[in-house]
Amino acid sequence: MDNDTRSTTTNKRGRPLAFDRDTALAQAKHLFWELGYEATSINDLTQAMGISPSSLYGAFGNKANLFQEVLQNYKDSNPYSISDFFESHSDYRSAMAAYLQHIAMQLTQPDHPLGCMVTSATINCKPASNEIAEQLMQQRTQQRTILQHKIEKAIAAQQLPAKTNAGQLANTYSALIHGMTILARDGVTQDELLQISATAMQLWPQTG
Amino acid sequence: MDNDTRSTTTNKRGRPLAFDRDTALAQAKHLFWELGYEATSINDLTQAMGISPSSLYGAFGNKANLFQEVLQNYKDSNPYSISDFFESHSDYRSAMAAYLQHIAMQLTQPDHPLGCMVTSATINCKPASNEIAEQLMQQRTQQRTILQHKIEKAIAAQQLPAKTNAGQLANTYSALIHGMTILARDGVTQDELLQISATAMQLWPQTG
DNA sequence: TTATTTCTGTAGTCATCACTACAAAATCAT
DNA sequence: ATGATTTTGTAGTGATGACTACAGAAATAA
Repeated sequence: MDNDTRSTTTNKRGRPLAFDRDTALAQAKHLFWELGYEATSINDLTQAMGISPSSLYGAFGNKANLFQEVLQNYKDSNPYSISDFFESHSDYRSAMAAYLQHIAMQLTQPDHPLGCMVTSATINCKPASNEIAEQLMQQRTQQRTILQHKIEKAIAAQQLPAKTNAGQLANTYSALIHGMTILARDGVTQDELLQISATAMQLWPQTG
Repeated sequence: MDNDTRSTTTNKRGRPLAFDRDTALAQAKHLFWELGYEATSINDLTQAMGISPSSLYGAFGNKANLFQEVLQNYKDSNPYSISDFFESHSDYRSAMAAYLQHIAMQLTQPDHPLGCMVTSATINCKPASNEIAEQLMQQRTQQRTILQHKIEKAIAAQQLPAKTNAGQLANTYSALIHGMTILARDGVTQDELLQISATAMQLWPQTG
């Protein structure tokens, strides 16, 4: 077997890193989240991370690669996914309500930038960054598909009318969720977003 | 009275413009709409408009000013506003439905970029462009307020229950509309957006 | 100690950014 | 014609973009 993988914590050869990698990554995430991928410059990043360009490139490769790590960290650090809610609630309706509530909370947490980074980080970018923009687009599409699957399961469990159009309903909730990111960034408060989440449950079809 | 205003069409002194100003503006609008404010470079613009930098600056001042003209043109060239729908429909419910339908159509018209420029042009930008970003934010806030006023009028006309929370409902529809811009840019089709518009009418409270 | 490995700081690379100086060209007024 | 006015093309400006070369510093391994 190849022994090429770098040990994550106990590599002792050579000069040690003069900064905490996770802390630096968190600071990079904060910037990318707030300004987006292209509007965040290497200079901004080195300032915020408190390291020099050579350290940044030594530790993270390049800007695109740093963003990949930030994105992974972003997804990992979000404690709840759609599936978590649909697994921890007995009925699908309350799972959806809890999920929407959770999103309203998350989009307006005071300890990080407003809105969802996956939704907002690559809205405006040049063709040169198309790869990253498409990656985030696929993330959004995937989330939409997952939501659709949950709705399909709710139909199968007879918790939604058989005639319910799962794709249509998933698209509508997805639009609402993406729009909440815009509103959060525009300064709409957490309470108001929670109201939107509550209102959105009017979209959930009645059974019988 | 000062005679300082430039005559729009019949100014004959000096060398005439070698390009059609409106056509050039339309091409600039296309680019800003597609890429956003900062991701669109002067070089991109001169290429698309078919003019040299000196011509661009001579005719439009600077990038920020060109965007102002593009924004004004964008607003003017949209044939229907919220108010148009609420004035041309006898009942508020069908006005709202028609408005949402119109938006789904507009966001996916094949003759211009996808989505709404006001929503998407300044999502990612550096602090240096804060003025323009805030201007677009105010546009969005204003649209939200207008929608709220229409809903309040619907309540006053007893076409919505008296207990209806106008702000909450306007926020919910606004989120949905902004989210539709994201979905449109992600490749969701016009038919699917129209389905979302139809589904969204489930949010309109029943009277009585 | 000496060699090896890895990181850091400085100072640079070249490309692109918004923008401009300037002279020639094209029109009108006289 | 001549001059006044405005636009045009060319060729720049300085600032900033992502990124790197390289020498020295800091650790381990022998």
